[in-house]
Amino acid sequence: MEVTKVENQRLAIQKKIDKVLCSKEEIESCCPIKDILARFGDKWSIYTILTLGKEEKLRFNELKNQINGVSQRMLTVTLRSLEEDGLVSRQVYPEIPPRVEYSLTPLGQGLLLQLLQLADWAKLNIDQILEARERYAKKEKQAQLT
Amino acid sequence: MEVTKVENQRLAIQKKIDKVLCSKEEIESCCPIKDILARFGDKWSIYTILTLGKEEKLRFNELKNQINGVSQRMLTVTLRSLEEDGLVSRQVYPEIPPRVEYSLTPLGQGLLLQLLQLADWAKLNIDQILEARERYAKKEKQAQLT
DNA sequence: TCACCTAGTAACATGGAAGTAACTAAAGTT
DNA sequence: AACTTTAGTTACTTCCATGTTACTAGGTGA
Repeated sequence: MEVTKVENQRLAIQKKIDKVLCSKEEIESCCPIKDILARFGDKWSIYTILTLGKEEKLRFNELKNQINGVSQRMLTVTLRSLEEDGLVSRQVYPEIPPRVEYSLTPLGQGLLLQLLQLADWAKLNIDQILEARERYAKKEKQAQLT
Repeated sequence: MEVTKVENQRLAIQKKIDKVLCSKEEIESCCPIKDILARFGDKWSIYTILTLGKEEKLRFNELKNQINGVSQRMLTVTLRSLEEDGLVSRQVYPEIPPRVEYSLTPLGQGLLLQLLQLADWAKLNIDQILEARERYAKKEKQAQLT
């Protein structure tokens, strides 16, 4: 009984993977998971989403000051691509000096929740990963000595 | 009552974000979420994990054939970095010709589950994102006409 | 008159990821 | 003697994300 339960779980996972893994033609173009993950492959998108998640509304320079180390250009580029995907909204007030407010859209907030779930897993398991890296480094050293 | 509920939820999220966002010194070195996400920033890691998730054990060339478009070099590089992080295990059988079997470690299987959750969200929301992109492209076009 | 403010853009430099192609070991097959 | 197989490695090139610097408009305050 227990065995079939585990086996069923395994089959369910395989089914899910099949749905996620796209056909050979789609692999470059539309695979949703790949597309979503590409959002975080870059250096600043996560920080931007997390920072906006904390504060509801932020102006350009407020964001820039809260995201440590980001340059003007990279923040602009990051915000544009997030806006393009409908994750961040951009409100321009045509005053002088100009004022622009950025905030997460509902879609962006949904993604934020997913990110936080992943972050929970990451925090729980980061130690195991760091240990694995150390073990690997040691093995490498030994292999080089031969 | 409803208002305070929503407000509490918001505070809980802010707390979580604070924990995820590292201090200024840590931002480059140890931020776990950044570290985990860096695993998928590259082109082939997800496909490798998903493919291994489907099949339990696979040899180098079996993997290469199932992951459409990957070169020998990139598969090697990807597998090494996944092995380094303890997500994939590598079993060498010293025969001739050599045989090497790759499989997910328990850690890697845990990550796979997280990935599949994210994939579910991605599938639910990919249409909204694609719509947003179209809207953005239209806006861009109009702006260029002026 | 001059510097300063915001929210950027333009031009250019750079490093690392990705890709390509050739090469390897060691034994078995023809 | 030459060819095949497996699981890579080495050397080289290409490309893109990232980063740096300078520049902009249009008004404000000294």
